[in-house]
Amino acid sequence: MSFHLYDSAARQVRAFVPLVAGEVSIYHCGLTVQSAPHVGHIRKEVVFDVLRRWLSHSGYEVKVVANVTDIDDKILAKSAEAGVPWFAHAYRFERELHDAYAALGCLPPTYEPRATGHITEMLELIEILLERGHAYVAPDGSGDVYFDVRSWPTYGALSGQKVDEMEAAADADPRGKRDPRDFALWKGHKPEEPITASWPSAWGRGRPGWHLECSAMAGKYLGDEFDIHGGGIDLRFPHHENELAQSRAAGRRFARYWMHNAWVTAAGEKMSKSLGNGALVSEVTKTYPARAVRLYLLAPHYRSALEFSDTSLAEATAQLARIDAFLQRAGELASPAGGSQWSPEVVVPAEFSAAMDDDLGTPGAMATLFGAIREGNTALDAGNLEAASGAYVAVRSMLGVLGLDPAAPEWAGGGTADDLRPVVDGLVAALLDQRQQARARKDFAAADAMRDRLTEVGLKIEDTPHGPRWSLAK
RNA sequence: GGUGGAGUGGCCGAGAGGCGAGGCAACGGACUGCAAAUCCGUGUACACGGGUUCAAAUCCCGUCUCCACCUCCA
Repeated sequence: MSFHLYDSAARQVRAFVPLVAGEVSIYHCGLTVQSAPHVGHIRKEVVFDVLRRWLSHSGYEVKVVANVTDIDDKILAKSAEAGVPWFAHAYRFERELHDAYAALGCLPPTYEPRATGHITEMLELIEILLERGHAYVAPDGSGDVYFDVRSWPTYGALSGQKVDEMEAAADADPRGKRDPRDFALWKGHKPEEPITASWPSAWGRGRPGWHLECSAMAGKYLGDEFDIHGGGIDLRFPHHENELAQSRAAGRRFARYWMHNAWVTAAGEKMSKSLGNGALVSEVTKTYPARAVRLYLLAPHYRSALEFSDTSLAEATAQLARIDAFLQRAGELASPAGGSQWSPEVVVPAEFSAAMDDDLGTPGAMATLFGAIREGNTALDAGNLEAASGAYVAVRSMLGVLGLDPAAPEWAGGGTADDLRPVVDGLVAALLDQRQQARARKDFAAADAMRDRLTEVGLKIEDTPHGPRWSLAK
């Protein structure tokens, strides 16, 4: 089976056939850098990171473009509130976003263009739309340029809506619009906005409309046609609808597949900044291991809503402990034979592939992962090191695809911790030696007391047939 | 008003006509000096009411509840 993907535009799972054999081009809408990312935001990042890893593992040359929207109404409003330049505000949160992506093991995109660096491309796109009669300059002298939705017959196709049935934004400021549903391609500069947030154009100073940015940047880096365009389901309308309309109206073929992930809910409602129910990534990763957060985000299918709760995060942490316990146990016993053979390129189990090929079925993939762990543990119990090595290799390759392999560079700890590791190793080994001596002379009271003491400081001590083993309790 | 999604065992979450995904939790057993880890076993789940079918969580009709989008939103 080859890769199949649910295409939001076609509303069905379609066999994935790339534009160019062996290559995949993906554009997903990055975030507007206006505030700190919460768990809902990061879900999109993790989902597209796994998509990219899977396609890569499947042998495709993958190119990923994710933009940074560093100019928009909210950035201007919030920076004005905070009394800092808009670009300082944008840059601050761009850094925070990058930290969050990295914290959850997301590989950086191939290109990550900023909106403000592509004004020229946007102006060119507007010119084309004006020439073709799909855009017009507002007659009210505002300097705004709008896309004329009535001029584009298939407007609404992506989200399954008809222009006449849409709720006409009655309360929206009509400004110079011909139809309330027309959207801004270019926003004329307003006196109360900083002049640095405007650029010269044939219609006076101004700044780009939000939807235009993605069309211009996707076109520049991926060409007139590319494979997958993605984002959160809430971007389907109006953002992606508008992108599609303006790109097609400008004569570009644009995306071949549309992929949208569902949201994260809190108490049944969508997690969002405006509702104030967002759990910040930076906060959550203080309480739970980052890999557990990632595991939690990948456990359900990407098109299913995911409920955020401490119980779920705690469960993911327990699942992760099971995975890591196997990795440690198998690594100690079976890895000398099989460990060196492991590489990210190694083939994953067919069942895993089938699940991933079926619209990125991470739930089925996880089930396969846990099945392999059970088999591996059984093999270890039976002393069958060959089978255990096989399971070990399979588990690590699956974890690699999911971005959860603890040995991968993206999970490498900070330098300080690494430096201390051998020291701690030595100290604990010395203590465990003493405890072994106590056990040998059947002084279990003393042995247990030592174990309790080590447990208190956060170490987990386990006695195995091959001697004691320790790990950090968390 | 338009469009789309959801209701599954103690919990999280798959599946989408016929053998109960997987995990977490719980209980019993094996192993262990005791633990831990691990393995084995234990669950009469599919919002409600009808219908189709040899067979329905899955298809059809109706009902209820919840959520999302149509305005910035991953």
